[in-house]
Amino acid sequence: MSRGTLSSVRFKTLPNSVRLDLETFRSKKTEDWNVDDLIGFMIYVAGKYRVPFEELNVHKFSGCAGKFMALMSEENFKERDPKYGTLLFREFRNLCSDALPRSADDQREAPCQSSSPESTGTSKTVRLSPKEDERRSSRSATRRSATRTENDGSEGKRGHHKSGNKLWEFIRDTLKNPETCPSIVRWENREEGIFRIVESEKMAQLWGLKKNNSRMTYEKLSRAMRYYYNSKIILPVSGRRLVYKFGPHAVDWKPA
DNA sequence: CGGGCGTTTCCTGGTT
DNA sequence: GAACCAGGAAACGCCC
Repeated sequence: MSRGTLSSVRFKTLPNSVRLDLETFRSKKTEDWNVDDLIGFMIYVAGKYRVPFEELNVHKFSGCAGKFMALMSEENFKERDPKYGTLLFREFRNLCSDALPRSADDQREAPCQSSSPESTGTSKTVRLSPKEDERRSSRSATRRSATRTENDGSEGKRGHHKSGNKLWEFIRDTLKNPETCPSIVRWENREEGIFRIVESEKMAQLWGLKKNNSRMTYEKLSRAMRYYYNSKIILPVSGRRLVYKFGPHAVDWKPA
């Protein structure tokens, strides 16, 4: 009923005189959302709850469209918008009811073949934030201002190592998290610290999520992992693809 | 400002 | 041919 303010408007005209369709997000799978769909969604939420659109930290989500966003937890939303993160998270999850795991063994990803998470800048996709897209030369001001939130207890399930932001720590944490453990990474031999990355690209997206970098790929993540060989924090396992093990210099991964 | 660490990005080449 | 694995190089962001 009465959808006041913004939601009654179908299009929004941006400063640069670009017209943005605010309704397309409704007809697409959330995984296929581009930046415009994301904005349309946020405008919708703002209207629904009578919140001034300007109060939503839209810019903090600009690089999260597509599958990237589908991997975000409530905490991830709150990191980007402390005030309305939870609300946005709930509304978002409502829209992807037909997918998304609420726990471990997730599902088979359906037949979507979007080649690239966001910026599948096919045709008429308008850009709201030019920055996030011109990558290369100006990876400039990727505002990473809301990244010091690792003490919100979100990870503190059991044990409370200061869990830094290092890659190997991130991997260790995903092995402890039932949201990711059997499905995206799993133990091959818990006692010896041998684990296997099951969903390589998802693992990479998750890592990118943590580092606020939507361009992360398994190729790049694995390169970073190879740098650990020397320091013996992580080591490769014979000829087993996607299988690694924690080395003598990795801590806090052992059973108990 | 400078240096170092921990990646990130790119790339060539080899393997499964 | 796709998806991985190995590393070298160079560029970056951040911290001290």
